[in-house]
Amino acid sequence: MNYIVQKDKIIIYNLEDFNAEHILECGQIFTYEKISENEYNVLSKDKLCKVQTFEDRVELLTQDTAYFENFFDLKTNYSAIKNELVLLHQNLSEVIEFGKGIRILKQDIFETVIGFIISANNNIGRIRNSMRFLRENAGQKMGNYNAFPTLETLLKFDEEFFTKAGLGYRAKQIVKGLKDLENFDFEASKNWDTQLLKQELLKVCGIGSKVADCIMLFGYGKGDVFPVDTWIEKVYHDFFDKTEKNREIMRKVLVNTFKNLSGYAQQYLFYYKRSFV
DNA sequence: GACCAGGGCGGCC
DNA sequence: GGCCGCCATGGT
Repeated sequence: MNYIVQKDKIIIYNLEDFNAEHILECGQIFTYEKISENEYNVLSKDKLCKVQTFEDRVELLTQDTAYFENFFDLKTNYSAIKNELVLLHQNLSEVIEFGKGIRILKQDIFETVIGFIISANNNIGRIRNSMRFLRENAGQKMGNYNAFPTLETLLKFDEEFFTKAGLGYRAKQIVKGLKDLENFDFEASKNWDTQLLKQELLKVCGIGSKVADCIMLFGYGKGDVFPVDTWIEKVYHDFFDKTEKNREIMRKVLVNTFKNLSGYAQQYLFYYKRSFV
């Protein structure tokens, strides 16, 4: 990756592997705002990063360059990943070309947990609205924006608050889920392998197989997971088996096909399918 | 007015 | 263990 880090700015010159629209609108993150055609605000925890796209470069403007250098996964070679993926399945070439600027973000784990609990049987627009509501009504003020609330803060709110946030029937779930998270060792979990991590995540109310896979991919950076949602189900019917209806079976076949690059393959496929219908 | 959205839970067998 | 109906809400 060709980029330089300055005091409060990162400048990226390799636009083949970095496209702000691909990265932010591919469904992995719910906490960003589009400011104009070439500008996004990306929010993570208590931090803000402006993403400005120019003809020959992208500039990341932030007070915490180290945090967002990791957040945007700038040290990973996505050209190499894409070259490997096209060898694993014949349809990946066209799919990757469409979303070639995607990168898998390394998001805050707690924020990812909350976002994907809300995501169940929901759509991305409504998820973003709910996450914005939580930030603006429970998060600490940081000047001209709010931080995402901590677990300790969200534990103080009741079901009615989450209903107002637009969670619908998930309001009851998340109140229980937050209590479950009190017993979840976030620090230690970073060292767990995929199998143990999933087993522990599944103990939290609101987290099932697919949501756990998303948390492991977008929060923990696990490559050997393949979240299967309604869009991936459509892809599976197009590219693998038209009649399969069991998502767990799809997940196993897909992980077996893409191995430790499963998460990347999933994201290119998701973005492609959701864009074209 | 049915169908869909980055599914999960609880009850039933 | 697997299967199935139900679950709020807003947009087509």
